[in-house]
Amino acid sequence: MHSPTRSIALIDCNNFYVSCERIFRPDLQKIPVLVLSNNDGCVVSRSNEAKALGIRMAVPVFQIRDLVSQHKVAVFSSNYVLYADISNRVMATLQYYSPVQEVYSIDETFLELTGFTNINERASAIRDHVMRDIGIPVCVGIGSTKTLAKLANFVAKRHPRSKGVFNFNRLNPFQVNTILKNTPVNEIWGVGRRLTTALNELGILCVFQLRDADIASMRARFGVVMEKTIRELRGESCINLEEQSPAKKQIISSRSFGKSVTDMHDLEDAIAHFVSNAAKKLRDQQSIAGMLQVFIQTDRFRPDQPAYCPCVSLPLILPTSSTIELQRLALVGLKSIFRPGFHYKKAGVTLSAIGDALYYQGDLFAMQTEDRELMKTMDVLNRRFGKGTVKLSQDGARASWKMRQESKSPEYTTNWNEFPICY
DNA sequence: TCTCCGATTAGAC
DNA sequence: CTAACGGTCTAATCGGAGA
Repeated sequence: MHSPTRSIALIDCNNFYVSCERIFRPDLQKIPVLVLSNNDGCVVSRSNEAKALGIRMAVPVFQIRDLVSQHKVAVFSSNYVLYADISNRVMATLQYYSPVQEVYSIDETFLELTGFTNINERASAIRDHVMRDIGIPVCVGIGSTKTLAKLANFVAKRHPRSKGVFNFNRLNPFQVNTILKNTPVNEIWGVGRRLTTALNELGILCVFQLRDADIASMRARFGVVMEKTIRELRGESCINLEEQSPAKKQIISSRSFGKSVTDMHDLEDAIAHFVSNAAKKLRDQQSIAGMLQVFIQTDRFRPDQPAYCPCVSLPLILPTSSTIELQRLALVGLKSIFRPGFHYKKAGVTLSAIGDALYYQGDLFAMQTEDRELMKTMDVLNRRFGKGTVKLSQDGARASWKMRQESKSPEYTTNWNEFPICY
């Protein structure tokens, strides 16, 4: 006896950041809209109208300045507080449609729909529900593996006739082949730029050819990931749904500066800020770190200026999650690598050698009790009254290094001071 | 020659 | 007005050091 075909759905929000901005700005519905990366650097989200203008993903904004002004494109700095809040609402709505959910990214979720009847109707209901309650348009792709669900979602997005839902399990083999022949390999999950080039050189241009390639030789040439991808395209599930995300093994907090920084005190302020950011994430997942790295970098796009990108690794004899301890150590590290006279454009910290805090809790020599209590209190206050309510003195007091954010929308849903009121 | 480990690469979003 | 190119994370693989 064989198991029935699985139905895995991938729900993906359309142009997510742009759609978030549009919730509160209905006037932007039919016009081209862009959302930029941190520091207002690159394009990271585009409305369909913006895509139609030929604005490519990840293009630096300064390269499309003329296009933007000519076509009156609406441009936003990224507002992650808003996007995270909207994302949480979407994910919370989706969980009602299946007991098994993997939140894959800020705008994507996998749902196990195996065993439900009327799966396409269920998918349409999901779309309608999210649109009605939250105002975010989504597409649903369904397949017997995660890779096929991803592919189905791509088809749903690209073909308006699908009405936002596409189910591979409803197709006959001929229809499947037709789709796979018309989809270039680079659209497959796990096939990026390098692999696309290599595959094309082998004559593999479309997904159909990849699916029917010889597994043994493809594995020998490209590794296990490729083998899993091919098997998944054939309907053999190799990538599991991960319901709870495992604790991070590495936590990075870094940023490019709005303008270059030369002063040691500005760097200290920035590094202290990055440490408290990273340490907070560490505590949120009940972890402690045994290694701290500090790095500072000059501008990699300025070959005319002297480059200097040092990084120092600082092991902690006693792993900790205390912002106080980590900041102290990070500032020692910064002093050791700082050289005056350079124009620094970016800095950051990495926490690694991450372990379970509970494991160390009984250890007399672990984090000082008073530090632990202080951190707990800080976290509670910041959660209750908003990020940054309580912080250590060196953390982010200076504006000199802050990123450029010239067109950020209000934090409509999370900050009473920015709540939209119509008079 | 083998194994371990840090560094690098490739990919995702 | 000018200058202007993101941030985090994982797994696999590479390559050097030491056994």
